[in-house]
Amino acid sequence: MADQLTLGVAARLSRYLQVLTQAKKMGKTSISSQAISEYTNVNPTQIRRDLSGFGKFGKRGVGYDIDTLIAQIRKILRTSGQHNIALFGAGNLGQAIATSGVFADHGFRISAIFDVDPDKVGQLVGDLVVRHYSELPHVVANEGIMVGVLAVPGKGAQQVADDLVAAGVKIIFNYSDALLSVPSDVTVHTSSPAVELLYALYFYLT
Amino acid sequence: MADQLTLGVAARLSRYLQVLTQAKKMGKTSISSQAISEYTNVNPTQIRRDLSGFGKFGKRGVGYDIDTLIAQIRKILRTSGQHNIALFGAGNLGQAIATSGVFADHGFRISAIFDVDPDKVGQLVGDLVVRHYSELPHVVANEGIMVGVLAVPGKGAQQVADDLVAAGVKIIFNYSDALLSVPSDVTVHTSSPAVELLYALYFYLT
DNA sequence: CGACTTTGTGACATTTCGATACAAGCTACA
DNA sequence: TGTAGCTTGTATCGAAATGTCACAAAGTCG
Repeated sequence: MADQLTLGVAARLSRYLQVLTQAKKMGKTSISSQAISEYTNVNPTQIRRDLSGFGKFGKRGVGYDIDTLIAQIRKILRTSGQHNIALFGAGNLGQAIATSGVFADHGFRISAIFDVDPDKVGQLVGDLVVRHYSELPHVVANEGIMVGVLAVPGKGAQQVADDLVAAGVKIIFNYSDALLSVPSDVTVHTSSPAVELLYALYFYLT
Repeated sequence: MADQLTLGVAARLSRYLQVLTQAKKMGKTSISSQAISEYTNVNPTQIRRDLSGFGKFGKRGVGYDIDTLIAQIRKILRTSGQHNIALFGAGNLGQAIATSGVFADHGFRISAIFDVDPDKVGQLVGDLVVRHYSELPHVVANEGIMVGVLAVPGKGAQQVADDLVAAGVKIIFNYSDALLSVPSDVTVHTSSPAVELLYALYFYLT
């Protein structure tokens, strides 16, 4: 017990969390390690071992209570509670993100949406008014923004990243196709659906 | 050499591919294992070993030619050439995907876009006309669709998945928040930005 | 030519993962 | 009540993957 939380374990826990959240949406209240395994391609024994390292969350003969397990995993990952994020770009992608609820389900609150296009500034997206990009430093400081999400064209991405770094944001989630240069204490995660798809394709071919 | 291509190696190669594609877009023509390492958090030695298992692609003192390496990795992953995909849902997310070029960069051609909303059917998204969902079986058969991309609300996702499976599609890329049930010979990849973000957050906290 | 960079590769310790096995605990149902 | 059937929690063992150090070979640059 009290195993070390390695990056590998953390990665798997995140994937369990995804399945658990989806299963909850479908009305399920408990789930077995076997069932999680089918959706994640992780060995059931491995799943149980990952979890039992931090406590006894399951009920024998039944499985895991979904609500409890979600709460426990988020506690283990130290990502409980609300996190404020700022979204850059109010185009199709930005609007899709803002209205999807996919972040809200995991404790991320979109606190602000920025754009530079005068036609978009002032418009309503979801329940937020699009702000002008120049308000970035002010908003980050006042609203405790922890994460910047970039849904902007590749050309402008580095500029936004630089400004976010200057404002003290340490986590950037990049949907653009730009390669971002940031100081080493800043974490950049680039979302790359096509690459994931290539991997899925390889996975299928195997 | 001629190492085995394990899933772990394939996953890393996919990530190298992402960085290479981005670097190419930024005008670079060659890159070192050290540089790739900085963007992927993979050990430079590991990168060189992953690559050297399949041939000698680099030049000592210089690094790897980006175009060559992209072609080689795609050959290794057996994902060279064009793959036709069908997109479901012409909402914000669907439009974002269709117009972003993110799939085109990796050899995926969006061959058709479907929706059920009469207001959207017939409209132009990118350079494709949105078709009615009922054309699915016909289009899949005639255009050699290999992958279905689901940008639909969670409620409708399972139905689309079922119809895709019935039409013979074996790879489904799921942007919805539904848990999809499919036969075991079908690969489902669910994109989950919020979960990736949670993992990035944990990564940062470490 | 000489300094410097970077690949390709070997060797080895460490960590991680997969597979198997099984007792203990829970449910369901007769 | 009692028995059959699941599922968890956990141990153990071997196989596989990974990190680290080291270094020769091959290229660039002044």
